[in-house]
Amino acid sequence: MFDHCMYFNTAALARRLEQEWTLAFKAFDLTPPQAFLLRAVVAKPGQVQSELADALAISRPTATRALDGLAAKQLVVRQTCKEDGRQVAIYPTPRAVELGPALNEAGAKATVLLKKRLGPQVFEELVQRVKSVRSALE
Amino acid sequence: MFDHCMYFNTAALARRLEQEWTLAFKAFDLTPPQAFLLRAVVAKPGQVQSELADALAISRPTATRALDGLAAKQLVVRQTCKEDGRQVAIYPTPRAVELGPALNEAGAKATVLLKKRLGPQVFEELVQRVKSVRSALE
DNA sequence: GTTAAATAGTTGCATAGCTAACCACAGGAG
DNA sequence: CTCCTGTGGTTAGCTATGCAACTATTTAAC
Repeated sequence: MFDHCMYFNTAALARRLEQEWTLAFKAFDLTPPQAFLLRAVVAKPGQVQSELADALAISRPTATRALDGLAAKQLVVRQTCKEDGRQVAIYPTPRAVELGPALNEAGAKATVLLKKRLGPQVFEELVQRVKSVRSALE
Repeated sequence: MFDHCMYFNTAALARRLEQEWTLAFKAFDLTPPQAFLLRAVVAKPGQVQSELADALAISRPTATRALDGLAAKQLVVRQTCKEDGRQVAIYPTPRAVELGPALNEAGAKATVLLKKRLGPQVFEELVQRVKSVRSALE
């Protein structure tokens, strides 16, 4: 019915993919958004919240709440910047740092599985195009 | 950072597209999910809820609530099936039927705008691939 | 130097989505 | 007929998300 609609199809695919990645991170008791955010924090400790929001392509309020969640799980800590008292830098806790590699692997595994299911060609072509449309819409 | 990740990029694009389509349906005081659901109802009155959920690629609970919303706005009515008392058929109200063509046009307009922005080639190739990946994952 | 404008984060409010669990009806097994 | 199973819809509870509005801090203006 909405075959030709980019919004409809993309949103539906995103929901479907969320299910796959939910499985991937279930063992860590993290949802996909939480896991991705945490991976970003571990990859580059000390990023300010707005940088993280940007990196994850979410709004600042959403970042605030996602970080609340990770802080509640003792996976990140907030620290007000000395230079600019408005900004809050985010650091992973030792436990989060330990978790880091496993999280990255879990993500990589989900990707490999999906690539196998779809064929590498189809997979790469889609990702490449999604990225390019995303950047065209910035 | 998550450049190669299909989930991440697709979800981000879906969020971005939702903003575009939100504008498209704002004049009707409908969100994109509401508008798409209503379009499906108007296009084929009398569909049962599970059919609608399928058509929109959402779960049945989500369909229930979306229909609650449309019913509250007096755009659809529920009617229990005579043959099978478990099923509920959904009909558009006269106002919804009137609205139908304008909704379809608004959707078409959003598509045209986006196609212009991205170039028809890029647009079509993405949609085509998203659809094909969606169906591969069913 | 005090005030105004801008920026970072948070909070309030609303929508959409899912899974799990539940209820009600339908249909078959005996 | 009665019970058991399956199916359609709903409810409960949770997460993610955004916009608008608020707070606090910084920076620019004068």
